[in-house]
Amino acid sequence: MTVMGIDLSASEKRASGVCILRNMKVKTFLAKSDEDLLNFALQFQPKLVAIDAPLSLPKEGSLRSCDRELIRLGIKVLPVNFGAMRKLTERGIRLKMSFESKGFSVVEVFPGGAQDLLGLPRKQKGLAKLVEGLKKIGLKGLKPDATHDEVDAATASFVGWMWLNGFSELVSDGQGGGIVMPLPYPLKFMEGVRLYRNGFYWHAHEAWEEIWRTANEPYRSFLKGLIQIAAALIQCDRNRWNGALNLLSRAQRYLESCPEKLWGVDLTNLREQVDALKNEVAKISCGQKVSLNRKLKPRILPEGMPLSQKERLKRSKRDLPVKR
DNA sequence: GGTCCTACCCTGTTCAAATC
DNA sequence: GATTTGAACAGGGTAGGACC
Repeated sequence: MTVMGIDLSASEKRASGVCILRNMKVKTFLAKSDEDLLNFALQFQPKLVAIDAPLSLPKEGSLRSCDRELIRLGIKVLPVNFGAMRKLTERGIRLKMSFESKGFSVVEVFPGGAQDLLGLPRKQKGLAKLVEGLKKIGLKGLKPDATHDEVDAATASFVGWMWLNGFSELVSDGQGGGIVMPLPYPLKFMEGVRLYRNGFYWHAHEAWEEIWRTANEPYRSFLKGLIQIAAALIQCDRNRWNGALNLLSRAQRYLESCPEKLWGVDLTNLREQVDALKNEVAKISCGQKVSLNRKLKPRILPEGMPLSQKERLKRSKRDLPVKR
Protein backbone atom coordinates (compact mmCIF):
# COMPACT_ATOMS: atom_id res chain seq x y z
CA MET A 1 0.00 0.00 0.00
CA THR A 2 1.51 3.33 -1.07
CA VAL A 3 0.48 6.68 0.38
CA MET A 4 1.66 10.07 -0.87
CA GLY A 5 1.93 12.96 1.57
CA ILE A 6 2.30 16.58 0.45
CA ASP A 7 3.22 19.59 2.58
CA LEU A 8 1.89 22.13 0.10
CA SER A 9 3.29 25.63 -0.22
CA ALA A 10 0.99 28.45 -1.35
CA SER A 11 3.08 29.33 -4.39
CA GLU A 12 4.58 27.22 -7.18
CA LYS A 13 7.70 29.41 -6.80
CA ARG A 14 8.39 27.76 -3.44
CA ALA A 15 9.12 24.08 -2.91
CA SER A 16 6.50 21.74 -1.46
CA GLY A 17 7.50 18.65 0.54
CA VAL A 18 6.56 15.28 -0.95
CA CYS A 19 6.69 11.90 0.79
CA ILE A 20 6.05 8.44 -0.62
CA LEU A 21 5.23 5.96 2.17
CA ARG A 22 5.35 2.24 1.38
CA ASN A 23 5.58 -0.54 4.03
CA MET A 24 6.37 2.14 6.63
CA LYS A 25 9.44 3.23 4.62
CA VAL A 26 9.50 6.83 3.43
CA LYS A 27 11.16 8.55 0.50
CA THR A 28 10.99 12.34 0.56
CA PHE A 29 11.43 14.90 -2.19
CA LEU A 30 10.89 18.57 -2.93
CA ALA A 31 8.73 19.71 -5.84
CA LYS A 32 7.56 23.12 -7.01
CA SER A 33 4.86 22.97 -9.68
CA ASP A 34 1.48 21.24 -9.63
CA GLU A 35 2.65 19.29 -12.66
CA ASP A 36 5.68 17.95 -10.73
CA LEU A 37 3.40 16.86 -7.86
CA LEU A 38 1.05 15.12 -10.29
CA ASN A 39 3.99 13.35 -11.95
CA PHE A 40 5.07 11.94 -8.58
CA ALA A 41 1.58 10.47 -8.15
CA LEU A 42 1.59 9.03 -11.67
CA GLN A 43 5.02 7.48 -11.04
CA PHE A 44 4.29 5.92 -7.62
CA GLN A 45 0.52 5.26 -8.02
CA PRO A 46 -0.47 5.94 -4.38
CA LYS A 47 -3.73 4.55 -3.01
CA LEU A 48 -4.24 7.87 -1.25
CA VAL A 49 -2.86 11.41 -1.49
CA ALA A 50 -2.83 13.26 1.85
CA ILE A 51 -2.41 17.02 1.42
CA ASP A 52 -1.40 19.41 4.18
CA ALA A 53 -3.50 22.37 3.02
CA PRO A 54 -7.13 23.41 3.47
CA LEU A 55 -9.14 21.79 0.65
CA SER A 56 -12.34 23.79 1.19
CA LEU A 57 -13.34 27.34 2.08
CA PRO A 58 -15.68 28.30 4.95
CA LYS A 59 -19.32 28.96 4.00
CA GLU A 60 -19.17 32.11 6.16
CA GLY A 61 -16.64 33.79 8.40
CA SER A 62 -13.05 32.66 8.41
CA LEU A 63 -13.23 29.24 10.04
CA ARG A 64 -14.82 26.02 8.79
CA SER A 65 -16.72 23.77 11.22
CA CYS A 66 -13.73 21.36 11.27
CA ASP A 67 -11.40 24.25 12.18
CA ARG A 68 -13.71 25.23 15.05
CA GLU A 69 -13.83 21.61 16.22
CA LEU A 70 -10.01 21.40 16.28
CA ILE A 71 -9.83 24.68 18.25
CA ARG A 72 -12.37 23.20 20.68
CA LEU A 73 -10.02 20.21 21.09
CA GLY A 74 -7.18 22.59 21.94
CA ILE A 75 -5.44 22.33 18.55
CA LYS A 76 -4.46 25.71 17.17
CA VAL A 77 -5.43 26.28 13.54
CA LEU A 78 -5.19 29.25 11.24
CA PRO A 79 -8.12 30.94 9.53
CA VAL A 80 -8.15 30.03 5.83
CA ASN A 81 -9.14 33.37 4.36
CA PHE A 82 -6.21 35.71 4.90
CA GLY A 83 -3.68 36.39 2.17
CA ALA A 84 -1.18 33.54 2.33
CA MET A 85 -3.63 30.96 3.64
CA ARG A 86 -6.22 31.86 1.01
CA LYS A 87 -3.63 31.34 -1.73
CA LEU A 88 -2.69 28.00 -0.17
CA THR A 89 -6.35 26.95 0.04
CA GLU A 90 -7.04 27.91 -3.56
CA ARG A 91 -4.00 25.93 -4.73
CA GLY A 92 -5.04 22.96 -2.54
CA ILE A 93 -8.55 22.89 -4.05
CA ARG A 94 -7.12 23.17 -7.59
CA LEU A 95 -4.63 20.37 -6.94
CA LYS A 96 -7.25 18.11 -5.38
CA MET A 97 -9.35 18.41 -8.54
CA SER A 98 -6.31 17.55 -10.70
CA PHE A 99 -5.50 14.46 -8.63
CA GLU A 100 -9.12 13.30 -8.61
CA SER A 101 -9.40 13.77 -12.39
CA LYS A 102 -6.55 11.24 -12.71
CA GLY A 103 -8.36 8.77 -10.42
CA PHE A 104 -6.47 9.41 -7.15
CA SER A 105 -8.23 9.65 -3.78
CA VAL A 106 -7.37 12.82 -1.86
CA VAL A 107 -7.79 13.76 1.80
CA GLU A 108 -6.92 16.90 3.74
CA VAL A 109 -4.57 16.41 6.68
CA PHE A 110 -3.07 18.76 9.27
CA PRO A 111 0.38 17.46 10.31
CA GLY A 112 0.80 20.00 13.13
CA GLY A 113 -2.47 18.95 14.76
CA ALA A 114 -1.74 15.27 14.06
CA GLN A 115 1.65 15.66 15.75
CA ASP A 116 -0.17 17.07 18.81
CA LEU A 117 -2.54 14.08 18.95
CA LEU A 118 0.25 11.55 18.37
CA GLY A 119 2.31 13.12 21.17
CA LEU A 120 5.06 14.21 18.78
CA PRO A 121 6.89 17.53 19.21
CA ARG A 122 6.04 20.07 16.50
CA LYS A 123 8.90 21.15 14.23
CA GLN A 124 9.12 24.48 16.09
CA LYS A 125 10.43 22.51 19.09
CA GLY A 126 13.26 21.18 16.93
CA LEU A 127 13.18 19.28 13.65
CA ALA A 128 15.52 16.59 15.00
CA LYS A 129 13.11 15.86 17.87
CA LEU A 130 10.21 15.50 15.43
CA VAL A 131 12.23 13.17 13.18
CA GLU A 132 13.13 11.10 16.25
CA GLY A 133 9.44 10.95 17.22
CA LEU A 134 8.42 9.79 13.73
CA LYS A 135 11.07 7.07 13.86
CA LYS A 136 9.72 5.92 17.24
CA ILE A 137 6.21 5.45 15.84
CA GLY A 138 7.64 3.24 13.09
CA LEU A 139 8.61 5.41 10.09
CA LYS A 140 11.84 4.29 8.48
CA GLY A 141 14.09 5.93 5.93
CA LEU A 142 13.76 9.61 6.90
CA LYS A 143 16.85 11.48 5.71
CA PRO A 144 18.87 13.15 8.50
CA ASP A 145 19.00 16.33 6.42
CA ALA A 146 15.28 16.34 5.53
CA THR A 147 13.78 19.84 5.42
CA HIS A 148 10.76 20.77 7.58
CA ASP A 149 8.61 20.52 4.43
CA GLU A 150 9.75 16.92 3.85
CA VAL A 151 9.20 16.00 7.52
CA ASP A 152 5.68 17.46 7.46
CA ALA A 153 5.02 15.58 4.20
CA ALA A 154 6.15 12.39 5.98
CA THR A 155 3.68 13.14 8.81
CA ALA A 156 0.96 13.78 6.21
CA SER A 157 1.64 10.43 4.52
CA PHE A 158 1.55 8.67 7.89
CA VAL A 159 -1.85 10.20 8.72
CA GLY A 160 -3.01 9.04 5.27
CA TRP A 161 -1.78 5.53 6.09
CA MET A 162 -3.68 5.71 9.41
CA TRP A 163 -6.82 6.73 7.49
CA LEU A 164 -6.56 3.70 5.19
CA ASN A 165 -6.12 1.44 8.24
CA GLY A 166 -9.00 2.90 10.23
CA PHE A 167 -6.72 4.60 12.78
CA SER A 168 -7.97 8.10 12.08
CA GLU A 169 -11.28 9.92 11.71
CA LEU A 170 -12.72 12.64 9.51
CA VAL A 171 -13.46 15.90 11.31
CA SER A 172 -16.23 17.12 9.00
CA ASP A 173 -16.25 20.56 7.39
CA GLY A 174 -20.02 20.26 6.89
CA GLN A 175 -19.54 20.36 3.11
CA GLY A 176 -18.79 16.69 2.43
CA GLY A 177 -15.09 16.99 3.24
CA GLY A 178 -13.01 17.75 6.28
CA ILE A 179 -9.69 17.13 7.97
CA VAL A 180 -8.41 13.60 8.61
CA MET A 181 -7.02 13.47 12.16
CA PRO A 182 -5.49 10.54 14.09
CA LEU A 183 -7.73 8.98 16.72
CA PRO A 184 -6.50 9.90 20.21
CA TYR A 185 -5.72 6.29 21.14
CA PRO A 186 -2.29 4.59 21.27
CA LEU A 187 -1.24 3.27 17.87
CA LYS A 188 -0.36 -0.22 19.18
CA PHE A 189 -3.79 -0.51 20.81
CA MET A 190 -5.51 0.33 17.52
CA GLU A 191 -3.20 -1.98 15.59
CA GLY A 192 -4.24 -4.75 18.00
CA VAL A 193 -7.91 -3.95 17.40
CA ARG A 194 -7.42 -4.09 13.62
CA LEU A 195 -5.61 -7.44 13.85
CA TYR A 196 -8.27 -8.81 16.21
CA ARG A 197 -11.05 -7.76 13.84
CA ASN A 198 -9.26 -9.56 11.01
CA GLY A 199 -8.98 -12.79 12.98
CA PHE A 200 -5.29 -12.36 13.85
CA TYR A 201 -5.74 -13.09 17.55
CA TRP A 202 -2.14 -14.06 18.23
CA HIS A 203 -0.81 -10.97 16.51
CA ALA A 204 -3.39 -8.77 18.30
CA HIS A 205 -2.27 -10.25 21.62
CA GLU A 206 1.36 -9.43 20.70
CA ALA A 207 0.48 -5.81 19.86
CA TRP A 208 -1.49 -5.30 23.07
CA GLU A 209 1.16 -7.01 25.18
CA GLU A 210 3.74 -4.55 23.89
CA ILE A 211 1.90 -1.57 25.44
CA TRP A 212 0.57 -3.52 28.43
CA ARG A 213 4.14 -3.78 29.78
CA THR A 214 4.40 -0.03 30.33
CA ALA A 215 0.71 0.84 30.85
CA ASN A 216 -0.70 2.13 34.15
CA GLU A 217 -4.05 1.22 35.70
CA PRO A 218 -6.83 1.05 34.59
CA TYR A 219 -5.39 0.65 31.07
CA ARG A 220 -3.20 -2.19 32.29
CA SER A 221 -6.21 -4.25 33.39
CA PHE A 222 -8.10 -3.31 30.23
CA LEU A 223 -5.25 -4.56 28.02
CA LYS A 224 -4.90 -7.73 30.10
CA GLY A 225 -8.62 -8.32 29.60
CA LEU A 226 -8.29 -7.91 25.83
CA ILE A 227 -5.24 -10.19 25.74
CA GLN A 228 -7.18 -12.90 27.60
CA ILE A 229 -10.12 -12.58 25.15
CA ALA A 230 -7.74 -12.99 22.18
CA ALA A 231 -6.10 -15.99 23.87
CA ALA A 232 -9.54 -17.53 24.58
CA LEU A 233 -10.47 -17.25 20.89
CA ILE A 234 -7.25 -19.10 19.98
CA GLN A 235 -8.26 -21.86 22.42
CA CYS A 236 -11.75 -21.95 20.84
CA ASP A 237 -10.07 -22.42 17.45
CA ARG A 238 -8.21 -25.45 18.88
CA ASN A 239 -11.41 -26.86 20.48
CA ARG A 240 -9.84 -26.48 23.93
CA TRP A 241 -13.03 -25.39 25.63
CA ASN A 242 -11.92 -25.62 29.27
CA GLY A 243 -8.87 -23.48 28.50
CA ALA A 244 -11.07 -20.93 26.73
CA LEU A 245 -13.43 -20.91 29.72
CA ASN A 246 -10.58 -20.18 32.15
CA LEU A 247 -9.24 -17.38 29.96
CA LEU A 248 -12.67 -15.76 29.60
CA SER A 249 -13.13 -15.88 33.40
CA ARG A 250 -9.78 -14.14 33.77
CA ALA A 251 -10.76 -11.57 31.14
CA GLN A 252 -13.95 -10.88 33.10
CA ARG A 253 -11.96 -10.28 36.31
CA TYR A 254 -9.65 -7.80 34.57
CA LEU A 255 -12.50 -5.96 32.81
CA GLU A 256 -14.55 -5.86 36.02
CA SER A 257 -12.03 -3.47 37.59
CA CYS A 258 -12.20 -1.03 34.62
CA PRO A 259 -14.38 2.09 34.35
CA GLU A 260 -17.30 2.34 31.89
CA LYS A 261 -15.20 3.58 28.98
CA LEU A 262 -11.51 3.37 28.06
CA TRP A 263 -9.87 4.45 24.81
CA GLY A 264 -13.36 4.85 23.33
CA VAL A 265 -14.46 1.28 24.12
CA ASP A 266 -17.79 0.78 25.91
CA LEU A 267 -16.70 -1.60 28.69
CA THR A 268 -20.25 -2.36 29.89
CA ASN A 269 -21.09 -3.65 26.43
CA LEU A 270 -17.81 -5.57 26.13
CA ARG A 271 -18.35 -7.25 29.52
CA GLU A 272 -21.84 -8.37 28.37
CA GLN A 273 -20.35 -9.81 25.16
CA VAL A 274 -17.64 -11.69 27.07
CA ASP A 275 -20.34 -13.08 29.36
CA ALA A 276 -22.39 -14.29 26.37
CA LEU A 277 -19.35 -15.99 24.79
CA LYS A 278 -18.43 -17.59 28.11
CA ASN A 279 -21.95 -19.07 28.45
CA GLU A 280 -21.70 -20.46 24.93
CA VAL A 281 -18.29 -22.03 25.61
CA ALA A 282 -19.57 -23.46 28.92
CA LYS A 283 -22.43 -25.20 27.06
CA ILE A 284 -19.98 -26.78 24.60
CA SER A 285 -17.63 -27.70 27.42
CA CYS A 286 -20.35 -29.68 29.24
CA GLY A 287 -21.73 -31.25 26.07
CA GLN A 288 -24.97 -29.22 25.77
CA LYS A 289 -23.84 -27.84 22.40
CA VAL A 290 -21.58 -29.14 19.64
CA SER A 291 -20.26 -26.08 17.82
CA LEU A 292 -19.52 -22.45 18.64
CA ASN A 293 -21.78 -19.66 17.38
CA ARG A 294 -18.97 -17.46 16.07
CA LYS A 295 -21.21 -14.43 15.91
CA LEU A 296 -20.72 -14.28 19.69
CA LYS A 297 -17.09 -13.18 19.20
CA PRO A 298 -16.82 -9.98 21.32
CA ARG A 299 -16.62 -6.89 19.10
CA ILE A 300 -14.12 -4.24 20.17
CA LEU A 301 -15.31 -0.89 18.86
CA PRO A 302 -13.29 2.17 19.88
CA GLU A 303 -15.36 5.33 19.36
CA GLY A 304 -14.57 6.96 16.03
CA MET A 305 -12.85 3.91 14.52
CA PRO A 306 -14.69 3.15 11.27
CA LEU A 307 -16.22 -0.24 10.50
CA SER A 308 -14.82 -0.22 6.98
CA GLN A 309 -14.42 -3.96 6.77
CA LYS A 310 -16.52 -6.90 7.91
CA GLU A 311 -15.43 -8.47 11.19
CA ARG A 312 -13.67 -11.76 10.50
CA LEU A 313 -15.32 -14.28 12.81
CA LYS A 314 -12.97 -17.23 12.20
CA ARG A 315 -9.27 -17.14 13.01
CA SER A 316 -7.03 -16.41 10.05
CA LYS A 317 -4.89 -19.34 8.90
CA ARG A 318 -1.93 -16.96 8.82
CA ASP A 319 -2.31 -16.13 12.54
CA LEU A 320 0.56 -18.21 13.88
CA PRO A 321 2.75 -17.54 16.93
CA VAL A 322 5.75 -15.33 16.16
CA LYS A 323 9.14 -17.01 16.66
CA ARG A 324 11.20 -14.99 19.17
C1' DG B 1 -13.37 53.83 57.94
C1' DG B 2 -9.45 51.11 56.65
C1' DT B 3 -7.57 46.84 55.15
C1' DC B 4 -7.60 42.48 53.11
C1' DC B 5 -9.34 38.95 50.20
C1' DT B 6 -12.05 37.13 46.44
C1' DA B 7 -14.60 37.37 42.23
C1' DC B 8 -15.46 39.37 38.04
C1' DC B 9 -14.77 42.16 33.94
C1' DC B 10 -12.01 44.33 30.60
C1' DT B 11 -7.89 45.04 27.94
C1' DG B 12 -3.66 43.78 25.96
C1' DT B 13 -0.51 40.20 24.53
C1' DT B 14 0.77 35.90 22.59
C1' DC B 15 0.47 32.10 19.54
C1' DA B 16 -0.46 29.37 15.54
C1' DA B 17 1.57 29.18 9.35
C1' DA B 18 3.00 31.19 5.33
C1' DT B 19 4.24 34.82 2.37
C1' DC B 20 5.87 39.25 0.86
C1' DG C 1 7.80 42.93 10.65
C1' DA C 2 3.05 42.92 8.98
C1' DT C 3 -0.88 40.40 7.89
C1' DT C 4 -5.08 37.32 9.34
C1' DT C 5 -8.70 35.06 13.49
C1' DG C 6 -9.85 33.37 17.76
C1' DA C 7 -8.63 31.30 22.07
C1' DA C 8 -5.96 31.44 26.16
C1' DC C 9 -3.69 33.80 29.46
C1' DA C 10 -1.85 37.66 32.37
C1' DG C 11 -2.52 41.76 34.66
C1' DG C 12 -5.03 45.85 36.17
C1' DG C 13 -9.21 47.93 37.89
C1' DT C 14 -13.41 47.66 40.44
C1' DA C 15 -17.07 45.90 43.48
C1' DG C 16 -18.51 43.58 47.46
C1' DG C 17 -18.07 41.04 51.76
C1' DA C 18 -15.64 40.02 56.12
C1' DC C 19 -13.07 41.53 59.84
C1' DC C 20 -10.67 44.68 63.17
